[in-house]
Amino acid sequence: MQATIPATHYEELARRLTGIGAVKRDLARTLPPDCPPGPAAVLTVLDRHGEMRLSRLAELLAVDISVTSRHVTHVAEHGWIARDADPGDGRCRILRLTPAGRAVLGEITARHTDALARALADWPVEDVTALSTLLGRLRTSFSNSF
Amino acid sequence: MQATIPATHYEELARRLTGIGAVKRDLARTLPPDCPPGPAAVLTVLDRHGEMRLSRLAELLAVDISVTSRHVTHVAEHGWIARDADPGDGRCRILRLTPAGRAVLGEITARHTDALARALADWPVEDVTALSTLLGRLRTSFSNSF
DNA sequence: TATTGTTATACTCTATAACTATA
DNA sequence: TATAGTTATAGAGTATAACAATA
Repeated sequence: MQATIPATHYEELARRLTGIGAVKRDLARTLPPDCPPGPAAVLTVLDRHGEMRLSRLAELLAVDISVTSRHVTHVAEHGWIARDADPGDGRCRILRLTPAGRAVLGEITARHTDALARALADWPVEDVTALSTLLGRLRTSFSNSF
Repeated sequence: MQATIPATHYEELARRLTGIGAVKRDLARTLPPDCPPGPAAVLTVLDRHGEMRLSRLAELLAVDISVTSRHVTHVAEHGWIARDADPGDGRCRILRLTPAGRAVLGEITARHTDALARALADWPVEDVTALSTLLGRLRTSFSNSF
């Protein structure tokens, strides 16, 4: 049991989350022109979690399956993922990163890392990791309440 | 002088920032249908920083002035802001929240607060404030490096 | 001539709904 | 009949470029 948190703290957090849009736009501008944010997120999740079906991918991305379908089409047309038949279910295909996909993702990751390293050059490592941890928990807490 | 921060920490942070999109979408869904996120941000900034010209607003929002212009038109057409002539410069108008605008913003803030309070019900207050602080610093660090 | 702001255009993200194919 | 995925459509965010009005 804990004391009630003042509403002002939540208002402040909501404002800060809105402001983070600017950071996300800056990071998005570092992406290669043929890999916008949606497709880039597809590559990231497949790299982190391994091969999977479309429905699972949409769930991890927390966007509608129709949106995920278009982003997957994009990365498949660029040869960055393979869509193998699912032996157990003819309706599904198994999505898997190709070497080319891994290469593009490496380039994307490098650009993101460069941008963050430049922007956060004067941050102590503890603050970087603390922010990562708290953002991870925020995402989890929201997934469980919506 | 500090030790170099491993690139993996930045990669992790970039992934977490991408994931926060899901949280922002959830919060956006709580907005009233006649006040989408862009216009809502306009109201928030005018409430926080007081009356200002369009160019200043666009700067604070960190979006192009053309985008801000459309969002301002939206909130003005709903009567949520007034656009008074700038006595010193005929090209500009001074943007200012109206009582109706303050009322809408109050409703928006309440919905955001409710959503966050529900999602973060089990968070200690220190973590909520720490996340706010770090997000604020992240925004500042980016503004200064892009 | 330079600056402030508006508008047209284009691209991306997202969700809903209708549809196809398979279970 | 139910489920996985695709596609059409619509609404929102954003940036670039062309433009109008004023400094």
